[in-house]
Amino acid sequence: MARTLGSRAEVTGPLIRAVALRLFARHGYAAVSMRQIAAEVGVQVGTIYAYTEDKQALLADLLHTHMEMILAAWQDDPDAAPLVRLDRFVDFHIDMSLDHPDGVFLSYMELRNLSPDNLALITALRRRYERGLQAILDAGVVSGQMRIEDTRLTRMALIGMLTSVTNWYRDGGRLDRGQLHHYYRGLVRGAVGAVDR
Amino acid sequence: MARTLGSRAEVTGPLIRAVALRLFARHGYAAVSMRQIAAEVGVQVGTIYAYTEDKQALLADLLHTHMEMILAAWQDDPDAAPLVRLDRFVDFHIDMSLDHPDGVFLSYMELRNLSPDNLALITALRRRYERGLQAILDAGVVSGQMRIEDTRLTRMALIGMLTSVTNWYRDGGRLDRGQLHHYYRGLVRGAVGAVDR
DNA sequence: GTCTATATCAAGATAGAC
DNA sequence: GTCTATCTTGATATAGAC
Repeated sequence: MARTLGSRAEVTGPLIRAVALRLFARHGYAAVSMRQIAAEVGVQVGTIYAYTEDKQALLADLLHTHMEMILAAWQDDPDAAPLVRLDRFVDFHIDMSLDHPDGVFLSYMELRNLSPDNLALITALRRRYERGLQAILDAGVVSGQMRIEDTRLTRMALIGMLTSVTNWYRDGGRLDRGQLHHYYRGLVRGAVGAVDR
Repeated sequence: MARTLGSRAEVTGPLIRAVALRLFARHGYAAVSMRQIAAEVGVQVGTIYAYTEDKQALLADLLHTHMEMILAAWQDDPDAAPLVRLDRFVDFHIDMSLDHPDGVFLSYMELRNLSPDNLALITALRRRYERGLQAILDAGVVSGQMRIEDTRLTRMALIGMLTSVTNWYRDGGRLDRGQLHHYYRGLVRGAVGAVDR
């Protein structure tokens, strides 16, 4: 397990991040040691420090990469009908959460272990993403397709509902992704008082 | 801070649990040391071990107490109309989550640090609570007051939505508890396709 | 780029005095 | 019931050889 691989910078760096992401998500940042990460990567402890300044920088890097990935992947179409945009957001957020459960988990659980600077950075990225949903809700209210009393509260409630899918859904189970999208679209449309159904 | 208090078993025991609950929730189980707990309680480390077998038993005890508290507090009325029962569940779950944020947080985050035996115990208690919501949803479908395609999925989605209120709501902010209940009742009624509104 | 060796520190837990 | 002292283990991080 801890065998020497020789010199392979192009594989060791990404591997360290992949292993750290999985271990941090599974056991918690504080519970994972640098030795554990090194062992799973197949190098010695000292080697890790050639790729990251310290344990905290490693965590910050993982969260930053995760948020940038999400922001790059989400593409809204402001010209489409609000309810259509909402359906697309539902599908996107569910798929993103299920395809990157470790990153999603870290984003919610390990913010407290970030330095103030890093926390501000990650929080800003998250706000930008969530504002995307709120823009859709605001548009829906304006167009009359949605009946929402408070779009801020609704935005947060919906994010919570959608993200929690990671707590129970497993690929290969009772429902496939298509059914999952279908049911959640219905729940969300109901919650926002969708008019045209 | 670490001053000696003398012999006061009746205050030290509960105090240890209160301090541990707060610290575990704030920094994570693995990140909190027994010395830290002792310091905040105002005793020396050794003293802690007069009240708990080890650190793990302390965590299990906290989670167990939390779940029993919830189960004792929730009183459903099977004879009431399903939508009325649902409104009451919404209010209850929100208030319980906001009144006991540390316990709620631990219940979601630190299950992974429980031994298999303790995990099974806590999970069973949680299921019992969540089944209470599902019974209401099933009754609503039967009575025709709710239009739900999948009550299991809906149950989990609603729990996720309601619990996430702890992520953003603070007493004394823009909304009071009454408004909070009102808005969430509306979101939930919409999600379950409530008929009589 | 990676290893070995090590400095430094703090953790969980226990024994025995008061 | 609590404290002091200590055992044992394992943590982060660094230095220097290859």
